[in-house]
Amino acid sequence: MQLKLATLSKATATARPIDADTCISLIKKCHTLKSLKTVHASILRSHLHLNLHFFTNLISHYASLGSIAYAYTLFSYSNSSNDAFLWNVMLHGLVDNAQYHRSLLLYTCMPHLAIAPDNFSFPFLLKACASLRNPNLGSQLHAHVFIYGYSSHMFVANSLISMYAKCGLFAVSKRVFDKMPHRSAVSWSAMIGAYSQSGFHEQGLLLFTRMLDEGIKPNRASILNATACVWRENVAHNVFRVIMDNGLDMDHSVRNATMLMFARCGRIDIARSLFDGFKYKDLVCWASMIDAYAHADLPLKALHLFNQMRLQCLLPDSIILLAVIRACSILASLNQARILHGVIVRCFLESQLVLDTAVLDLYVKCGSLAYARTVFDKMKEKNIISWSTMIRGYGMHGHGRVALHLFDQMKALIKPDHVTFVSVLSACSHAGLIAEGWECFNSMIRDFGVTPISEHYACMVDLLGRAGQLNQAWLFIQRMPLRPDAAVWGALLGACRIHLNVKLAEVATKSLFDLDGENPGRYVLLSNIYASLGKRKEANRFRYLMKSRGVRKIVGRTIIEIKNKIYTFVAGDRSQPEIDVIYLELDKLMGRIRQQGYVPDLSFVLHDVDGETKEKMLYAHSEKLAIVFGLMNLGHESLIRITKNLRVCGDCHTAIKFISKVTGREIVVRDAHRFHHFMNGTCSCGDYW
DNA sequence: CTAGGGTTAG
Repeated sequence: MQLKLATLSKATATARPIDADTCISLIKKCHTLKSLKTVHASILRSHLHLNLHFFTNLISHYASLGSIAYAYTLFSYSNSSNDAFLWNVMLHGLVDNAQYHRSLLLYTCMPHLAIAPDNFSFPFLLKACASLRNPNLGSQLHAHVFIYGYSSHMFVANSLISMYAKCGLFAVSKRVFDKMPHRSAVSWSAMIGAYSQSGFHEQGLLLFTRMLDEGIKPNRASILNATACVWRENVAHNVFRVIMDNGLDMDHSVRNATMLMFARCGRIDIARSLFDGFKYKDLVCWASMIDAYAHADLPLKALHLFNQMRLQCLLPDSIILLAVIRACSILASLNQARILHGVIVRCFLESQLVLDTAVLDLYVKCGSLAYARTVFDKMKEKNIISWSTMIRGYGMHGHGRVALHLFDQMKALIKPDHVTFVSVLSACSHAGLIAEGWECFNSMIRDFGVTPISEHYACMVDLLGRAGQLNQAWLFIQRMPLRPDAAVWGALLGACRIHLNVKLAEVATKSLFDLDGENPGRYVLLSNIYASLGKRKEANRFRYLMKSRGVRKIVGRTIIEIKNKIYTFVAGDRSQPEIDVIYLELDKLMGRIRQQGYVPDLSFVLHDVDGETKEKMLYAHSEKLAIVFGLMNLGHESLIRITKNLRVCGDCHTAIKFISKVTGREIVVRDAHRFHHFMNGTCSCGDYW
């Protein structure tokens, strides 16, 4: 570089003419913003006549080095030429630097100078619309494309396909694709991507097959898009064969997509062996594998892999950390959360806001509102997501009033969105704040212009139903302007379980089996209702129905962490080393709480066995086993935290209240929906869950 | 100077 500069200054000093082309080649050799600025300054001092070609090169180079401000300034100074070329270069720079609004604004200036956009302009502009997810602007541009006569131009049409897909107008993507006179591999891959983004996975695969049948060689992007459509193992193997046949198995992005594909199909083992086989692993590769473990509900494996990565002195990026946070929140271990938080702070990464919010959510999910609040209060900036997370946190822990108070503070600063309202409504529901819930529901339309969607209606049904206003809930559903979905009926069914209303439960179930017949929880709930009312025959009928439809019950698991080790219990567990002692202690504890008035609720055992066996089966529920194990192994002063993957069983809930009383211990239970803080014989949920 | 992509908080 120094040498080049020397040549330049020598040339200018000796008045030896150097032309613009020499300058351009000098510019192209600059790989940093600093060197580019130096060269630029020297060129300016040489008083050369600088042509359009030089300007466009400089602008595009400044833009590619990330200095959009310099590029833009240069563009506004370059007073030559009403050629679209220069404008296209500027549009390119803006779009590449995520200045989408600005690029579209620039486009609106073009007609004033009678500059016509060309086949180069439209792909940039359409990409801007796609990134902004603005279908209205996109459609307007499409009209312009038509007027200017570029609708069958390959590049433009390809851009249209992906723009419409990203904006959620899948049908239009398809129409553009079908109308194309010629298609390249990019057109096919864009269309496969459109299918995958719109959730039409089978059709995406079909198109991929058609593409292969037509003899078009799959490229990287079409493979990537096709893998995203794969959810079945046999298909995964087929696509893998195509990847190998086309020699794309060494490509980094294809390799990562392949791993994710197998992981998605339930073959996390294949994903791992691919991962282990990669000689060079980039950060995305680690992120994919860690995330795959988190999604496969294998948080410990995810954390272990993360630690292995750190041992190799690789600095994690924010995406990896987010995946690890996801894994950690499944685990719900406060210790692990503390350790991870330490790691994150020491990474000094950008995107603080995103990471802080994720950590905040992690603490909420690990049951520590105190730590969550500290993170929240220390955040330099907060956005709608951080506020909603904190509000939801208070809601999950049953602090409805605090959630509402926070919501009031938030409203003064940021306009809440539909997710915020879900958080607030569920906070009201978990705390039994009916009047407040109604007020919130009414104000979301009236004061904030947020139109309720099914989630909000489900929250309201939940709120009314839990409070025992089942008829109100039923009326509310009937008056809904939307078609009630599984979430709404599920809320009603849940309320029917609490208040033992068979009639409405049957109504809800009828709709649920059509909408969500694969969900085992529905069958179990209904069966529970019948069992509680002593209608054993009916209860069994639904258990058989579930079996005959091939719906598999999810096994209830409870985890507890002791001295940095995670222990998992399932009902009737015999796999732990000290299991005999645990059962012995359990018997003793059950005896103690029975003296205090605990009566086992046998309706929670659905198997057709005699009373004594039922009682034994209840005792062996994973929640109780984990708590006894915790009592045995944790110090007397520490509170006991357990996490269950399903909702906590009603009998266990009662038992834990008694246990907290007789042992004088605080017990925190996280279940699939919320937190229960047990102390002195009561639970923070007020038996309201 | 163009289009297609793996990971991105509630």
